[in-house]
Amino acid sequence: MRLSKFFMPILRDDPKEAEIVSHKYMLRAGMIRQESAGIYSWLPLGLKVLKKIENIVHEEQAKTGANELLMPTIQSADLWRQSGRYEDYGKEMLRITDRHDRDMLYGPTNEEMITSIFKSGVQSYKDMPLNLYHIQWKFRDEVRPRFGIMRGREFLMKDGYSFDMTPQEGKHAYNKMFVAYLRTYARMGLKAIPMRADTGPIGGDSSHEFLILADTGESEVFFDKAFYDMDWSTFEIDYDDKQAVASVVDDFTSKYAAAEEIHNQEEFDAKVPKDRQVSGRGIEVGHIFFFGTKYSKPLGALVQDAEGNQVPVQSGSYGIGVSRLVGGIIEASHDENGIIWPQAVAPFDVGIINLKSGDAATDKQCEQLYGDLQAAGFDVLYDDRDDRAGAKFARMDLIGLPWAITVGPRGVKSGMAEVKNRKSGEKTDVPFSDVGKFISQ
RNA sequence: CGGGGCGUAGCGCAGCCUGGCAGCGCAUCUGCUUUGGGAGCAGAGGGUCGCAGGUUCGAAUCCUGCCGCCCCGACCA
Repeated sequence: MRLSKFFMPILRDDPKEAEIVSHKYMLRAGMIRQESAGIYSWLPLGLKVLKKIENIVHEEQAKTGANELLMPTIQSADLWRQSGRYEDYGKEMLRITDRHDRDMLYGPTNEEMITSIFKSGVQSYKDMPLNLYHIQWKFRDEVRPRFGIMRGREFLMKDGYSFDMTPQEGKHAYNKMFVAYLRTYARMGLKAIPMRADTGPIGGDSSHEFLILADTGESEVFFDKAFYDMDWSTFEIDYDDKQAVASVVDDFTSKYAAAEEIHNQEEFDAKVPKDRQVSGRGIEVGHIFFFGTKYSKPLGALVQDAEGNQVPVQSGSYGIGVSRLVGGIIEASHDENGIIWPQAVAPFDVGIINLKSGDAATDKQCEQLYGDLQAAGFDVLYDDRDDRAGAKFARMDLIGLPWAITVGPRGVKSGMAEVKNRKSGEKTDVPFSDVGKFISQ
């Protein structure tokens, strides 16, 4: 993409409403635009990141055998009246009336609908187990939306639901998601620590929240330093191997980690030596629950087992805050000059800075490099605008692409591009023909 | 929901108290000079001063009502 043709409205000053770094940088880099309290438009740069995150979620879900579907944002109130939650949900639910005076709502979650879909499609144990998920916009009419997309009213969420015949199988489904979530976050360059969570009003047997550490996190967290030394990204796993999956879960859950609501200092002291106790602030980017039959019984989600009995299914639900992750990643990875995108979620792989647009030799060299890198499979943002060097460097740092390649008359003469690693800040002179190879390493 | 604050050009703000041509910086456009970390000079464009009503010869400014937004707290994925 040529910057001259890319809609990326950069702001030089911090918008006054932005308090935390991710909100500031997202507005300044032209990733989002606020439309209303807690409601945002996603501009091209922001949307590219959002899509990258979605893709990683899809890929990791696919490995577990989960099925993607797509449910509507608007739901009928009838469905919610049946579960009794229409009244219970309160003012957080946005209620709408259609032209026929029917009560509708903008879905804050999809348990009712997915259960209805499940019931209409599955009657036998032969169709089990099943995991259905989608990535869809949700609306919860928060009392006080804030921090940009971190606590918006409209937000993009992956929500998945598992259905199994026995508690053991249900627990395995839960464990699979536990591991899949670890892998999903790890691919985004995040260490999302699974913390035992309060099941709260939802109830159920088992629940974990995944929190990434950042000073601006909304909750205080306490955990064992040992998490820092764990293997977060490399484990390959056979999801059908119940033992292997369970042992990864055990490995993580055996170490102390809790958010403040559930934190118990006595237990913390008993399980973790003082010098390994760590506390900090965290951002919740995922939450998983295993319910057993808590919902399937009242909702009548029954299937026939091999003996012909109607039995309630074992269910669980699994959520990832997809849009929140965009902000969460920025909170976890930035410096005073801007965002530092982890490779896997960067809006572009690499940026080319033409230091002297209009200079025939420099333009030609940039065009050549731009074409070569694209041919090599890189998604390239080519800054071909006629701005001063300083402005271009500042802009490239702000949007935080992993690599920035500077091409100027000096380099054209010597045959070298200056390749800068955004994260380390390290600059290396590389012959133009070797740039692709260099940044692949 | 309680408390505090703010709505004036794309962004950041001044002007309001004490009514009298709607301004400044950045950004944008044109020209010239520049060009390896947010250039200089000269010029230009861009506004229902959040909305509605009132007071007044005259309202961004005073009064009333409404709307929107932000921050702190409580609450919450």
